[in-house]
Amino acid sequence: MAVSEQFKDGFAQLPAGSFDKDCPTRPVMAQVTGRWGALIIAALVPGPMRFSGLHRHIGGISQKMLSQYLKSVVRYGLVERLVEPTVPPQVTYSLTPLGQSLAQQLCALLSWFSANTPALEAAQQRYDAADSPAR
Amino acid sequence: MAVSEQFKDGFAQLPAGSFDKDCPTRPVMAQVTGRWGALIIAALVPGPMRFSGLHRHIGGISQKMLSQYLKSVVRYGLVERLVEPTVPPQVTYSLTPLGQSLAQQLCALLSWFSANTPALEAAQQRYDAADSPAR
DNA sequence: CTGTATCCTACCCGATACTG
DNA sequence: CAGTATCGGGTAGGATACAG
Repeated sequence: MAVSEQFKDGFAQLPAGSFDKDCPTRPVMAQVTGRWGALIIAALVPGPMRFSGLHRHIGGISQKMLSQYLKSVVRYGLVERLVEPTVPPQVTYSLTPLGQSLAQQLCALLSWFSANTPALEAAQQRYDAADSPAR
Repeated sequence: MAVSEQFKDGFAQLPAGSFDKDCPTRPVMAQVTGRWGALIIAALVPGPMRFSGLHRHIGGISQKMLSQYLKSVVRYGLVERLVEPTVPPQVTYSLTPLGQSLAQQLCALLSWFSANTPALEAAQQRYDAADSPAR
């Protein structure tokens, strides 16, 4: 396997091919790490949810974006779309096994951001204060 | 701490505030999970690197974007910028402790994508074949 | 070598209105 | 309820040229 092996301890195998301009994961990454991708996946972790539920749960997202991102993640096999033939129609979204395994990574990332928000904000203030007061 | 507690096993504490429209981590997330953020952080994991090194290492990135993203991650305290007063000037970028801790999450994510590329591609083909042949 | 400045294009995304 | 269609603004991002 073409994976770098001389990395420091604690860092398992790293991308390697991820830096390739034509790496096929680039488009998927772009979607999942896009503005709403991670939040949608994360929102489905506790359990399946309906369209309107997601719309309510994820603050600030528009119907258009929700619909668009959902289509993507369904296409990638991360989320399953289940239509109940009732009237009015009910559509339930849930994580596939693949999606759940990704969700673990995403949750870890979101948790990291939550936990380190203070440090990040402090760094910004330090930077802005020290450097460009005039700009 | 305002963290949901009724989650399935295997999923530690999840965002909670991450779904808030005004969550302060949103802008940081947008940058770090932007198109180049993760790749830049990941590229610095093996060790410090110069501007030109990063430019060569990360396929497809332009000088403008590299410069712009670097400024962001430095501002967030994730990366340190070290200028050697030589001529021509040499600028070395390296991960701060904060950046290294983030890098672990990011590497895990990149690794996940590398490992699951086949599954993702298969899902796409299945989706495209089953659904919209005419489009 | 390490950037910055400028121009320009594409598309991300939101608001609104409409369909089934 | 669960979307799609359309319009339009803002900005991400690339190419090029230039500066320190």
